[in-house]
This record gives sequence, C-alpha cells and structure tokens, in this order.
Amino acid sequence: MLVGVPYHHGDLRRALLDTALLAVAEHGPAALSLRDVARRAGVSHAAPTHHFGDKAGLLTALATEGWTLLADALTESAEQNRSFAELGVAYVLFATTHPAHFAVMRAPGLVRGDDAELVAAQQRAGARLDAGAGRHDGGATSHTATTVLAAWSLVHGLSALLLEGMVSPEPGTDVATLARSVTTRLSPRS
Amino acid sequence: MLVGVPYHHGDLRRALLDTALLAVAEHGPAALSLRDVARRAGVSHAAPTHHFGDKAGLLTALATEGWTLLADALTESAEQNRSFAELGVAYVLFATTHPAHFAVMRAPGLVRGDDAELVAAQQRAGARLDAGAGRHDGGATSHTATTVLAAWSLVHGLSALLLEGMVSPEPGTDVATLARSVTTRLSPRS
DNA sequence: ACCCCATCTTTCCATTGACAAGATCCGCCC
DNA sequence: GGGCGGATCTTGTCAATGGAAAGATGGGGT
Repeated sequence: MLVGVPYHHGDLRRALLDTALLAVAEHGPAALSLRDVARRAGVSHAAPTHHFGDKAGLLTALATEGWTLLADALTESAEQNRSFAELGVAYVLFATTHPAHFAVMRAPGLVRGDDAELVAAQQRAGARLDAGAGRHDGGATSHTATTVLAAWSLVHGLSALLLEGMVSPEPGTDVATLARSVTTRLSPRS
Repeated sequence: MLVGVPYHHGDLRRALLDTALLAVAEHGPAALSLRDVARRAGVSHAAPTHHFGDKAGLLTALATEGWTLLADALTESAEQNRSFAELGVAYVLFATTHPAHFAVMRAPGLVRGDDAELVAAQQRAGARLDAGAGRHDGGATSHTATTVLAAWSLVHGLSALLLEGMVSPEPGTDVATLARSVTTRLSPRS
C-alpha cells in the first residue's frame, strides 16, 4: 500500500533486531510487542514472523547476539590484560553498556533455551571465563570449577543488581571502579 | 474491615496470590495472565482488579511478600548461626525454595518499584545483610559497604544462575553445599 | 522469457488487560 | 429488625496483541 517504499526491505532482519533492542531498552523484554517493533520498522505486523517465527524467536536471536558480543568483549579484555579481576570488570561493563542485550540474555522464560546457536554462543562466552580462571589459580581443575562459579556469580549478580536498580555507583565514580572494588574481593584459594 | 470471612469466597486476596504463585512457577512472571489466575481461583475475570488494581499491582504484592519472607529467613539464619557465609547460604536457599517469589522480586519492569510497602520490605531485608556484614569485618564502615555489595552480588548472582538454569549442583550434592563452597571464597579484607 | 520461492501484506481469530456498570451480600446504625 | 452504605464480585465491552492462513510482489536462477 505504501507507494514509494520498496517492497523488499534491504536488511529487514537486522532492522527488526535493532528496533527490538530499542524497545527492550525502553520497557524491558517482557513488554516487547511484535506489532510495535513492526510499526517502528515501517513494515506490516506480520513481517517479523517470517524472520523469527514468533516473539520467542526474536528474543532468542537477540540473546544469541548478546552472548556473542559478550564473548568478544571478554576475549578483547583477556588479550589486553592478564588480571582475572579485570575479566570480571569487563563482564560488568558489557552488562551496563549493553543493557538490552543483557536483559534478554537472562530472561529464561522468554527465550528458547535449547536453541542451537544460543547454546553455542553461551558456551563460547563460558569458555572465556574458564580460561581466565585457569590462569588465576594455576592448580587443580576441580578447584578451578568453583573459582569460575564464584567469579561468574559475583559479576553476574553485580550486573543484575545494577540493571535492576538495586545498586548504583557513588556519584563521582564509575561502574568500572565499582566493579573492580568488588571483583578484587575474590580470594583465589579458599 | 471484615476480619472474619469476607463474604463469598473465604479470602480471595490470599487465594489469588497463591494461585498467581503457582502460575509464576510454571511459566514465569512475564507470562502471567490475570484472567488465567481468576479462572483457576474460580472467580470472574475482573475479580483481581478490585484487590490489586492491575497486573503490576498483583506482582508488586507478590514481590513485597517475597522480600518479607527473605528478611524473615535471613533473620532466622542470623539467630542460629554467627557466620556471614551462612547468611549467604540462607539467601541462596531462599531463592531456590521460593523460586516464584524470587523471580517476581527481580522482575523490575513488571513491578511498581516505587510502591511504599515494597520499598519497606526491601529495606528490611537489606538491613539484615548489613548487620551480618558488620560482624564479618568489624572495621571501617566504608569498607563494610563494599563487603555487603560483594556478598550480595555473589549470592544474588548464584541464585540467578541457578534459577536461570545456567548452573546446577553436581549430582549427589545439594544447593546448600554448592552455595557454601562459593560464599567461603569471599575474603573479608581486600 | 519463465517460473520458483523468499519476502512482505492483508485478513482473520482467540486471548488478554482494563474499564464501566450492574448485581450481591456484609456490617452497622437507628 | 430493617433498611442503608459500601465492599466485594460479575457481566459486558473495547482496543491491542500474538499468531495462523492465504494472497501479493518481485528477485534470481534456468
């Protein structure tokens, strides 16, 4: 019906992902409306269905993208810095600079947790944490497992508290220093 | 008003809360349907409106109840046990034994975060953590603040990872020992 | 030139949250 | 003890949503 607008969008899939990201940033993943995303992207309300199947499909695609970005961020941090604590800081910084992605990543009921690409992206990010923890306490792998868990819990929890608004950095300080003050509390050995 | 049996249904408000809890446990807070709750409770689809205003009202009431229960659990743990690490274990145990409450508690977009009773209940639980941390590192309060934050992040994160299904205890061990192995990694001084 | 098919639209339906107005029943006060 | 006020619950209605079905469009391969 809309004359002058090309029938075939250039890259509608990416446009929908970006639009959805904006909507999630505004009202959270739970309140995401497919029709609203379609409206903002200037397409019919059924266009997203073709690319993502349903709402869970769209959110799963966003979550997968998020885990991939997180894995990239952790990789970059590991290459620049030898410290395990800094890896945790990178985790928290990712969460606060990509709040929409992170919100979708930890919305279990809204995402298809058994999606193949999702699981692969999660494992890619998890491997980065494992590698960092291995350097942290050189020793036994069984000990390293709980090191990873403690570190992951710590940074995941801090990220969650920040995004849920339960905690915010003191005026004058930034998220990075707040995260650093917390991650350095983890003792390598118990 | 009406301390006894409020007219037709016994105590509809409590019945709706309990029913909503079941629904949340099954499909998460985001998928909660007011009409479904009303159906299960055997009342008309508009009955919940009178008690909670709207969907956010119902979830806010559940979140408030959850924070109150958490404060109670932390209080009980503090009375029985002097260890700060055990307070963290109690936090994680609360999250895993009341998954529906905990899920609603950390669903920021679905709950009215500025509700007076909600905020009061949150602060009551927070005060319990503060008290425990104060005993942990007797010293300067500015140092204690980051101790609380680190501990809270740790147990909040572990709870989240457990409920999101990203982590589960090894076969043969339970959540408590898993939590203990993690909370004991927190060094009292950095 | 032709046809296949991925892409996008239009139409339709059941469900949902919210509101308005009416019905039902309780406790209270005279 | 009888009506009155108000809390509790129901019925009716509306716009919006997610999803399915079927049609329109045009790009690209043969």
